[in-house]
Amino acid sequence: MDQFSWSSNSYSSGFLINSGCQGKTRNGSFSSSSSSSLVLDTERGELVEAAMNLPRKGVSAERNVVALKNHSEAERRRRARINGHFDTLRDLVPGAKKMDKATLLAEVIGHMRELKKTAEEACDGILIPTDTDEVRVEKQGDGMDGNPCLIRASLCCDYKPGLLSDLRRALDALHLIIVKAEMATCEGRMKNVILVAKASCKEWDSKEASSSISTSTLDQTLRLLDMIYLL
Amino acid sequence: MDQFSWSSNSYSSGFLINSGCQGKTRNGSFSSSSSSSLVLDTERGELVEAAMNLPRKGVSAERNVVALKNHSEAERRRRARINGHFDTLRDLVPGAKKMDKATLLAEVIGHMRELKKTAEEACDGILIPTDTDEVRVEKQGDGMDGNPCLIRASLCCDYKPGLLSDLRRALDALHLIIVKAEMATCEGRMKNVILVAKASCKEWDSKEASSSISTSTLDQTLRLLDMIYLL
DNA sequence: TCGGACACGTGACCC
DNA sequence: TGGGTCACGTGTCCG
Repeated sequence: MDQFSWSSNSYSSGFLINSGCQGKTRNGSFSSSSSSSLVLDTERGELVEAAMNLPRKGVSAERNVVALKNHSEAERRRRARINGHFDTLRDLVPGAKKMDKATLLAEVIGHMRELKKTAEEACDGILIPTDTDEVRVEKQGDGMDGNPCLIRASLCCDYKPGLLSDLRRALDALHLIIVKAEMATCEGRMKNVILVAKASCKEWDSKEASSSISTSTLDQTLRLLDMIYLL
Repeated sequence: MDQFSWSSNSYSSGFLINSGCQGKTRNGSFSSSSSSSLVLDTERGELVEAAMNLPRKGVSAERNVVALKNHSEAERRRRARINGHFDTLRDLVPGAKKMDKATLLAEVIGHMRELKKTAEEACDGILIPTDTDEVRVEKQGDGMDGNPCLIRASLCCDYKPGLLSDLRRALDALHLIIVKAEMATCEGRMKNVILVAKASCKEWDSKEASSSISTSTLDQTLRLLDMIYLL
């Protein structure tokens, strides 16, 4: 005999709400309810007795119908809201039309990280001449693998005319060439970020590059300039 | 009599699969299947006869059990993937711990737009001294509402020493003050973006501001400088 | 046929 | 208590 028959819960209106969704609790356990259906427990791979949709006694059936209707409609609105945001993300990310939700999110994460990095690099390098004086010198390239040994120096201080030409003279005295320079002034302050390398650095090997010009030498030079022009 | 009883579909194993989810078709219509359950149609607000989970005849029940199990597990993995991305987004966006999925996505969209704008502004203003010469002058503020009438001028050309001091002299002759300046040099090229305003501009009204110094005057000045130093 | 992606309705949970 | 969010399992479509 392979047929099942049973009686369902009764309602005054005679309607049956046949839920079937499994009703697993938020923390993972199954909810215990009082009645009468078989449902697949995917964790155990078995069919188990599961709860039906059980409106409390004393609540009218139509009340439950409208509640259920409101519920599912609210859920539908929620889904629509989320999916709308997914769509706007889809045409915000360059090539992400017709892209999977998961991969779209991954792409968004990548773009966010990238944009955040470049944005703060831009701010760091140029945008804000801060109110606090600052001299910073650090190696950029290591001189290995044929890469030139680059030094990045940033200077933030009050702006004084002639500072830049003096800086250039000082760098010439150190036989350094400016590979790249960025400068910003705002409200009497200036921030200057330069990338310097030894002239004809291609003929060096890495030992010479790292020994003959130390970052501390450049650092002292910049500090001296800084002191002079802050007087 | 308010009880229902019926016989379910039969399987050789004697197992019953009780689906209950409504099974609406992707394009909105309901799928027609062959059997025996009442389900809430939220669009009509009625209870309608709905499909049961119907494995085709001739397919063994355990085969369906494992298929269903695989299905729900795959869906769970998919959800986990998406939610994992949601979590990384949550701690990528500054204050978005414990934030709603929808509002989180909205926040992400806002940050993406913001970051994208600032990133391209940074590139536009400073980062790339392009290979093509360029002179551009445009009004920044409109001089209304007490805001000073600001003019943004950008100049991209070969770098020549002394260009900046000449530029300053030219601006002084026009009685303009540099509110903000950004300059970048790279490989013998330079890009210079300045924001200028009329000295003591606060005493102006908007008509004077817009008439006494036109953007074209500044444009001509910059072009002249450009011509001189490109010689 | 199989698996991935999606929308759906529902139970649990929180305020 | 309602209203809202979330996770779940399922039906459906598609490659």
